[in-house]
Amino acid sequence: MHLDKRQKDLLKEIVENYIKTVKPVGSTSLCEKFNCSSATIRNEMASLEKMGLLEKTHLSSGRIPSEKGYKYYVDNLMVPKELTGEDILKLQTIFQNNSLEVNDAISKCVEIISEITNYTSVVLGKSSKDNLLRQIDIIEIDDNHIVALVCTNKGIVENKQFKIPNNISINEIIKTSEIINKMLKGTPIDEVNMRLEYEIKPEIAKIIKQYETVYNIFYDAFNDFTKNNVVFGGKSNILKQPEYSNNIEEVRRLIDKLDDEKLVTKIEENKEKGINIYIGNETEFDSNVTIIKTHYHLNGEEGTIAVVGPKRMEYDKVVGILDYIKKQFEGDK
Amino acid sequence: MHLDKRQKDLLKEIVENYIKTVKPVGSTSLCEKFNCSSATIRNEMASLEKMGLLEKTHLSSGRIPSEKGYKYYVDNLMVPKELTGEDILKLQTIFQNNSLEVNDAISKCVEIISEITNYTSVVLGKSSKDNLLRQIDIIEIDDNHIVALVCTNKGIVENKQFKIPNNISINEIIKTSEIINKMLKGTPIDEVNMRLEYEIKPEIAKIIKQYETVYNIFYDAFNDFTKNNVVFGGKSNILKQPEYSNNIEEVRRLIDKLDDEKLVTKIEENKEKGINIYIGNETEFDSNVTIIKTHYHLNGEEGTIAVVGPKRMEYDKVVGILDYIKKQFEGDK
DNA sequence: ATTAGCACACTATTTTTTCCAGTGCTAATT
DNA sequence: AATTAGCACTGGAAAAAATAGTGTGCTAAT
Repeated sequence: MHLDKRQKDLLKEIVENYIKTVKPVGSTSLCEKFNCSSATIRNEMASLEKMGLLEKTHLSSGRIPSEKGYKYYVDNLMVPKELTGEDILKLQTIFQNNSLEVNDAISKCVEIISEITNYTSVVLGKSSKDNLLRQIDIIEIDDNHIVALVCTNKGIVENKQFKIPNNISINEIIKTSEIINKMLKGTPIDEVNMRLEYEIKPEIAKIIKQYETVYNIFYDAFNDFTKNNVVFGGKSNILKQPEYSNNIEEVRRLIDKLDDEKLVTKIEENKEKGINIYIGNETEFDSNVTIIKTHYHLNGEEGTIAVVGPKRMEYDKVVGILDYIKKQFEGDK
Repeated sequence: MHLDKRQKDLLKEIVENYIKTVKPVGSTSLCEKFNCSSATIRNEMASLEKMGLLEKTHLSSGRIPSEKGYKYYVDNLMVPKELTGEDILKLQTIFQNNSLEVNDAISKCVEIISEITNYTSVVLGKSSKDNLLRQIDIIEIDDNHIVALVCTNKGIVENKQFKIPNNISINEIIKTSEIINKMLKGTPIDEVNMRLEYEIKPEIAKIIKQYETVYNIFYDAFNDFTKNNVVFGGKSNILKQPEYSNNIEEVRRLIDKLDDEKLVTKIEENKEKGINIYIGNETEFDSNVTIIKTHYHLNGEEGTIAVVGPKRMEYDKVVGILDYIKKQFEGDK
């Protein structure tokens, strides 16, 4: 598929125009820009439509970009937008606060991205893969309650409170924690629960009667780690998109999807390099949205930042922002 | 203001009818139930309107309850609804899981409440008042990073990672933590930051040059504690309410309000006994909603569970559920 | 290759019409 | 005194009709 210069310009113009106005673009409105008559534009439009890059909403409407059209646009025509000074200022407040914890920094990022773009954004993070078990501590609260504290070499700490079952003594729990510390220190966090079952369980079975119950407590404590950490920004921004303002059902469908952790986690799959754009059906999330995402590494933690919006997302702006953030992260190393 | 039996029945009928149908209630539809003609009903309606308990949406419409009408209804006419077996079953999964941490249990509660009621619900919790500082630990991650671990006598643990500023040594931080442990152990958590400033700061000023910077690290670590813990359930349920299905602006206004932490925290003020109902302007939150809330104490933690919905909320059902949950909590002590 | 011209398609908006569920009031009835 | 039948009237919702506007595709001319 080959487009000549004018066709490219035309497609670019139509995509950007539609993104801005959310109205099908008619031929007359483009005459001036292209120094030709509407009929000429119409001819070109017709051929772009034949190529599957444009669509009509009805027989005699103006054109809107098709999924393929958006795709062509982002792959060949779009120029990422530079951030405005104002936007940079907003983001600086994060990057300049040096003592901010990585997680906090990222959460703030998402918030600001949503503020700037007016779309919903999300971080999927704390991939625990590179974290190694450092130690597990047991803190006694009272006769019936303990807190299990799990700490990794990278400083991620999880804590979980437990009610001690009647038939278990605190000593048995502490004993077990010591065994775990001795045998599993340095184990990748996501392998701990496996080794817990195959190495620790048999071990404590020798000395503790109710070993199953004790095992379960530790299993739960570690299990929190493998849970994905998901932080949203600007969920209600969906409501700001004009395509939904008359379609509350659609909004609900979308919000429910965003609430479905399993589905959202899918966004993180395929950790490709750079900034990736998935349009409509490519998203595996919802055929009516576009997802722009990038994977980040920062001080040993990694994750994905994604922006979710309508297919007529302001691609250039969003890519510009993610680009900027990515660079800041990498420079920060 | 005194209503006779029939007027009470009529008001109750109208309120419950309107809650169900979201349509103004006309006189004819009630004839059968009251064994009289529509004219009679109209007369009674007129006097209820004169008392300010009913309203019309336009000159010749049926009646809807006024704010005062709802109020009268919940105070005098409503009978809390028993939970269905199905609903009880759902809630049992929480109460029967004994090893569940309080916070987790409450969060689950909120989720289920929203599922059952189709309204938005929220817990405001972890009032740190009764928590006393037990100890603060510093874990070294690498040369530049530490984790500060704050633990209270009730087993609430907060951790916060810090990048160590260049001009500070880890030793200085550890030294400070020891001083804090010695001097402030047993201090109510919400007083710690005050004492930190007046007692610890002068103390470390003697031995640490950059004492301000060190002070700030600890200040931040404790500060997380005083933040309110807010967990929502079913935020998108707002979209299910028919009054909003044609009014996306209103939905956005509401969701934004729910996102405003300051405003939401207001819900917790006035910790009265029992189950409290605030209708419209009484809420201090939004004149178009009703908030039903109750305060809970559970294993030393306390907080507020609230259900937020339209003024035509299913009062009997919501009160029934909160009642049930409250009883379970109290029985669980 | 471009353009003017024209018939035709579809939407959106406004206006008009029609219908209906409701009310309040009065006078009659119980 | 309380209830009811009867009736004129109101406001809104839904359907139908009228109108205007934006756009297309095609043909023939440039």
